[in-house]
Amino acid sequence: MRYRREDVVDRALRVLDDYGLADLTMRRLGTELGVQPSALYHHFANKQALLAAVADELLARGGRPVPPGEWDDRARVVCLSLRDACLAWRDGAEVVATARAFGLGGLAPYAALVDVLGEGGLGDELAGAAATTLVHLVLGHATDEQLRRQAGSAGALEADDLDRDFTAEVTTGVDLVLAGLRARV
Amino acid sequence: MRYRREDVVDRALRVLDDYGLADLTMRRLGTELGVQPSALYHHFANKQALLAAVADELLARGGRPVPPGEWDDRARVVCLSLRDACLAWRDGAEVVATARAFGLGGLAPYAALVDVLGEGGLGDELAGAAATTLVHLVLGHATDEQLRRQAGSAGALEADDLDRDFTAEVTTGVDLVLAGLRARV
DNA sequence: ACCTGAACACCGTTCAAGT
DNA sequence: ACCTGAACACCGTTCAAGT
Repeated sequence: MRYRREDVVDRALRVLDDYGLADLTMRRLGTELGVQPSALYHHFANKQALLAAVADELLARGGRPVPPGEWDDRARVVCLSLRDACLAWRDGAEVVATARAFGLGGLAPYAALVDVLGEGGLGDELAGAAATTLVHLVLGHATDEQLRRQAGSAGALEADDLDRDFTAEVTTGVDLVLAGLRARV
Repeated sequence: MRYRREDVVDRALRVLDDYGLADLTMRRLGTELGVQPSALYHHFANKQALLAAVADELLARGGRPVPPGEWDDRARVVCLSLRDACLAWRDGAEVVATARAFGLGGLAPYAALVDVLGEGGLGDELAGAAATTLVHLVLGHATDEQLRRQAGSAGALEADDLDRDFTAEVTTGVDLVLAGLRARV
């Protein structure tokens, strides 16, 4: 069987969702495709590059249009759709955060936020700082949520930790930042 | 040579600072201590537990007192001292974020923030959401900063990325959240 | 209480060679 | 262009046994 780069990414996304990030190894992905692990290096320079492509694909599939309206409402939609895209895949938030950290992928939501905040009349510097802040808090929160649910289903955590309303909490965080921004416009 | 748990943590912290998180392996730490890797499992159930202890020790050593004053100023000090503690060690932010994610360590800054915000008269729910937000944005930002500096020194990134003033940016983020909170008090 | 020795079941990556 | 086969240099963890 011969594959193209996009076939490999597609399969990686399925392996991610079925087995989790820890089991998304080059060797397992190779096995899943019926191919030697070394064959993957024809399509990607290394595992980081693969993960970056997976992060971008995951975000692209989870993307939804940002409706017209006030800049702060639009920013909130970008944040919550970033969160939804991540939560739609097992360990999605961690994949995006990792790719972002290495500077190789997952940059679209940051760019979208900078745009929206710029439209709102914020200066470049403030828009950049605010976009970074929002991305970090959304990804950090989503990573926590996904890891905690896993730990919970493995019986390692108290029910208390899962009873919190994750959506309400991250929305509160986003709204605090947006309120801070409104005071500066 | 026979070691106690705290000796192992101390040595792990030095390995972390000298070689980075990727090279802080059970095998290397064993070698560094002149001991078989399996000996470490007498002191820690697994690598995650070791990393949690390393995170807590790193935070304890970087701790500084929070001076009296307004609640928002005190919250800012907690945030910036969390950042400083992380930045004082190679890959410090990632270690703390990982330990936190697994719910095994690095929880002190969150608790400190909840306390300070509670003193400020915020309700429990809002204080919790705000503390989570602040911890995520500080750790996310510090992780990015440390990984980017590494990538930069490896010549993989543009100078642009390093020229940004990281301190100013994270301070702006923290201040946006605090401004949002002030409006609710 | 703390450690050894040996094993188990894995990793990412490289590279010459094949089609 | 895409893949094989084999190798290199590693991982975390377990466990019976030693002192």
